[in-house]
Amino acid sequence: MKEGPDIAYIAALIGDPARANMLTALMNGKALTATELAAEAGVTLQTASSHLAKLQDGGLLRLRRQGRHKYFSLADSGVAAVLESLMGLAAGAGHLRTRTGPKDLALRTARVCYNHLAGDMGVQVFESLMDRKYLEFRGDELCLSPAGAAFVADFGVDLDGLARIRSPLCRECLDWSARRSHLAGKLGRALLSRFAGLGWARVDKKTRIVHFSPEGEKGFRAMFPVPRTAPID
Amino acid sequence: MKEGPDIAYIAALIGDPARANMLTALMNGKALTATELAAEAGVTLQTASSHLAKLQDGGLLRLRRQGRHKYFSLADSGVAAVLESLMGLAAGAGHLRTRTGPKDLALRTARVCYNHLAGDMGVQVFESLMDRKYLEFRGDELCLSPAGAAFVADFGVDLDGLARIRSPLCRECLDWSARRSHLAGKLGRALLSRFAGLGWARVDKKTRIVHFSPEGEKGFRAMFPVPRTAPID
DNA sequence: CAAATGCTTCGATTAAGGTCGAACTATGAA
DNA sequence: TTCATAGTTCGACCTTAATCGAAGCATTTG
Repeated sequence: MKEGPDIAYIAALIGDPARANMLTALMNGKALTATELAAEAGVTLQTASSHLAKLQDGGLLRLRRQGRHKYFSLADSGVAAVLESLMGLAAGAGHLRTRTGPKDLALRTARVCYNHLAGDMGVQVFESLMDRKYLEFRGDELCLSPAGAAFVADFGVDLDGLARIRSPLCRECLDWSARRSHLAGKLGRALLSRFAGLGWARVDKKTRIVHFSPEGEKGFRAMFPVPRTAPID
Repeated sequence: MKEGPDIAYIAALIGDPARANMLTALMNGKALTATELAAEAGVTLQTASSHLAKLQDGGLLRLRRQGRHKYFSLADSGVAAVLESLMGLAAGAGHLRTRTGPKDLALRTARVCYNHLAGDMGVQVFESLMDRKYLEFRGDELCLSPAGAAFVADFGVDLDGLARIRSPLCRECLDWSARRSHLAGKLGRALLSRFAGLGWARVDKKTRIVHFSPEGEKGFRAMFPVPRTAPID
């Protein structure tokens, strides 16, 4: 019999409530210190220290030292993808930790997932781009078409700059609130930062909610219209 | 303070080595019995039973009862997606375990399941009858249509005799080699016995293999042609 | 009917690991 | 230097749950 596969090891790491809280807190893409993460998880500092060491050993966290601080962040977007899909499963099975509230609605509408836009508006970006054939699948890979490249360049995204970073340009990420995909990868990140740069939206780092201004919402609707016919799920 | 889905609960379910083994064994889409899953996980049957109950409570597994067997399969593609992304994270060694079902090709082709025909040829009977609307679902129940009754009567099955026995005439039975359904119930039993009566096939009681004669195979293909388009699973 | 098979429940044991108090190290500031 | 802050290590407690033997159901077979 094979030894316990690594999948159990990783899942067990996420499976502790305190660690799961820490990881969820890091889903906004920002790095947090050990003390901050201890507060997020609701445990003492020494307990948090032990958890963080385990998460780092498991390769789920990346560490940056700055003076006497230790800043932790998710190791990569793959970790974020796992967390996001886990949220989808848990939400679908009805395992919500708290009742739904107004904050929940805002989270469902627009939130930060790692470093890109998620929620209904994130899904809308993805589907709008897919509908116009700006994004397309080539085999398993999600690609930006020439027309799509022109579109995002015109929108103000520096594609040449992105090309220098060696990680996937476009990636699909499963949304836990809507059960559709939204756009992740370098392009997803660039689009969110462009929304911020245009003054369309600002990110509440605490709650992960993305607040759109009235003008921002208007511009967003113009640039990313919903497809006429809703795609079959 | 905490909002969002309870990912720790789901992750902890996957985080136990025995359960992770079971889930990975189900990744090929086939349904397995509790006993088979116990062997996959390397635990005793009673331990497996406890694990399976937990996985089912967590909404990760779907159950189909089949006589005294319980066939478990992944609840939906979302579960598979989580498992796959977890495997991606556990980057190291690509543990791709391909556990096959029946060891013998003959068993996979045609065998006795209780008292009716199973294996590829059993599936073929079922799908051929469904395709011609000889069998149809009314709600959850599988029924023989009037045209179907005429067909099987013409084939030499004594339907009046079957009507006297008080058990379902048609039943769906999950095939353990193909993941499709084949025909069980009184009609399934009657068809197999008709095959034997016609000299088309004989049953090896020891191995459960059903051996078709060349003429039998020819007649079988004529009576139960494969549907032109394979049904989507 | 009795025997066999597939699975569940009960109970006791045992191992793992999450938790925090207290003491310790390391960095930075006055 | 001394003090303060950030984080780690140690040790002890304690909850959780994984495990299997044995007995109990449920279904099918003969």
